[in-house]
Amino acid sequence: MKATINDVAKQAGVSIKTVSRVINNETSVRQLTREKVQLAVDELNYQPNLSARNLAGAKSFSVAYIYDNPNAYYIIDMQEGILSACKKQGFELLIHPCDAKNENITEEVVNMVKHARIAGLILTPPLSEMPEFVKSLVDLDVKVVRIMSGDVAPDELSPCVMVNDREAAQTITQHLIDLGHKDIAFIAGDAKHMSTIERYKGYRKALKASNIDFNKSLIIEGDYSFDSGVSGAKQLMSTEGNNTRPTAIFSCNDEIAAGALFAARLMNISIPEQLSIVGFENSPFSRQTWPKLTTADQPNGQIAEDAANLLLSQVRKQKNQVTISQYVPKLIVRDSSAQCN
Amino acid sequence: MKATINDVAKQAGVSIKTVSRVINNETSVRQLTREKVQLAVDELNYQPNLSARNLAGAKSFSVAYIYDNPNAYYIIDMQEGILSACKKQGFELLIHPCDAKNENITEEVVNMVKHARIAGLILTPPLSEMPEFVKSLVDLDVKVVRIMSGDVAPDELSPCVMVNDREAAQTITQHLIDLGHKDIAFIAGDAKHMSTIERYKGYRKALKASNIDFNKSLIIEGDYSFDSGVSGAKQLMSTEGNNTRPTAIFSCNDEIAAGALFAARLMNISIPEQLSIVGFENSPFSRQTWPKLTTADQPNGQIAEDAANLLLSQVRKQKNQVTISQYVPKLIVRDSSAQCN
DNA sequence: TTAACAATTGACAGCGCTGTCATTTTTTTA
DNA sequence: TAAAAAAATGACAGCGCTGTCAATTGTTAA
Repeated sequence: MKATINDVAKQAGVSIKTVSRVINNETSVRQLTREKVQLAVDELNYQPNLSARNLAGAKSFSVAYIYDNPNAYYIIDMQEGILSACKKQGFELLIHPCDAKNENITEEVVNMVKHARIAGLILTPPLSEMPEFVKSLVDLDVKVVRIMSGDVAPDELSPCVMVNDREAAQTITQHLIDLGHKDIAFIAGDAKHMSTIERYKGYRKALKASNIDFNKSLIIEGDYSFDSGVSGAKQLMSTEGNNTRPTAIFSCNDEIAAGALFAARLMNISIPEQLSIVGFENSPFSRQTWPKLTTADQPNGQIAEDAANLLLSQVRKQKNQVTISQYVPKLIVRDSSAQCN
Repeated sequence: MKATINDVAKQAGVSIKTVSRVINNETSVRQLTREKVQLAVDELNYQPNLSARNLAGAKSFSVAYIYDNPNAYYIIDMQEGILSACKKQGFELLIHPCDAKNENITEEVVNMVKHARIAGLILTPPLSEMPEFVKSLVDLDVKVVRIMSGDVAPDELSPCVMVNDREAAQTITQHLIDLGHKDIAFIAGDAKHMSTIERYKGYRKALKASNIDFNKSLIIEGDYSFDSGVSGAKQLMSTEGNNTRPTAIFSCNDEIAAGALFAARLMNISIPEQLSIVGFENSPFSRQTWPKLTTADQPNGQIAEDAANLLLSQVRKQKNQVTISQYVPKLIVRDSSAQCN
């Protein structure tokens, strides 16, 4: 049957307390003893019992991933990344989906954290972008790590893993500029999401860097949906009115881009010959359109694993690892963008 | 601070063992006592500590959802449905993604079940369709519930929640027949998946019921991907060769249908005027195409919750709930199917 | 009415581990 | 070389609960 700490202690010829010290990486164990114990651990393939640990100890070995589901692909990637880190470090992961728009969300999560004795939390947008909510959690005795859009953490509430959407958006806009485009439209995502704001900033920055005049009529409000891509592109490419027709569209995510692509087809505009369209996120969508989308890729699994490791090192009170990591989504050039003619 | 069983016992004026009996719904507690305890539980908002339960008891209060990720939307829906049931019954859910193609998968999962002392497992396709794998798990002391495609369970290994793809496929094919279509093509999903086989059977059954001759050239092999939809539709609609051009295409899922839709556009075939295309699954894809897809919807969250409840009642050894449920995906008529002319 | 039985309840050990504190061993200092 | 200080180790309680079994109470039959 499964080996317990007693078996290891017996095999190593030490007390269970010493075994406990070794598996918890505590100081005050002689090197020789440590090795003896480690050997026994390996031989017996011993793995500490999480329930016992959680019950006995002051600290907990559970962390939770709280999410509001904006995008199933994103969530799954995040979840699997976090899970992978937790598994490696012998932590348990609780999954807690919730609704960011729900008024009682703070209370709900606080209760959950208290009841399950959770040591740490990982938050992704939009939850990570709700300061009040984050504040309430930090005020409990729970570590928090947020994954957010931006280049630097917006506050000191918790460590963050930043995704530099701004820089990526600048790069992707620059890509369009390099192809000779000047009239580049921007179809925004939800205005409340930091990522939309950041991507917009990057877009503006790229224009400015190339001395391209900003044209407000090329900015369309959207909401990260396929539909907003369709209507946005229709509006932009309509021949009525006196607006400038863009030669390229920067869509705030791939869904919008897919919608724009579709609208273009309806209007008999060929992509990328007559119009370049780029997306953002490198979601499966971007490979399931024709032509395939030029987009920006972010390694979500890796970001998640990174965030989880950051959280776990906090929880274990190892050196206050203040290494705030930053990721910059990477331009992926596919077939939906081409030279402007 | 959090109330423990001791607090409840004190408040109710009974021993902790009696409290334990009440919260575990055991017999041999007088009605009056039960009510007294329940009152104290409610007043103190007592919730049993999972770690303590798992540690002390012979039985475990953890179940796991093992999945191989074929489709993020599906997984998320399932996960949330299962989670909801577990929460209600005070069970903990462990999430375990894995790779069905991995050779050591059985060993991996068996180890995990043993180590985490898991009481029950929920399996979805493709894992639920791997008899050897399921057998190995059932042979452990762990309850299993499978979600599968079909009308009746294929074996006695475990209770199943069946999704009757066959009947749904028949209905959706019948829908096309009712619209006057006779040359109805079928683009298959992965041939290894039961769902593909079932949907194919339903398709054949509908044809037969209406005395429509089966035309093998209208069957295309696919793999549940957008690309296979594109190439399948191209092949079907090509004017070269001497094959019959279908007036309708039954796609084995929405992704295939989206691909077919796209191919049709490329070939200047207007949907649904010249060609009807139907999907299956009612995934977000189906609403993000133009025209929107006629498809079949399955209530994944509900199916999952059902499966979880079935599992939990097994685990708790409540009446051997042999109620095997069956779901039939429901036809959703949208804009991609129309009268044949 | 009382013995015999069944139903109900409780005392207590122990699940596997960590925290506290006492004990032993080693190292340093005088 | 011995005393003092520091490091390493262990004994033991107890986390919150369940399982076992004994004690108590209630119920039925004689």
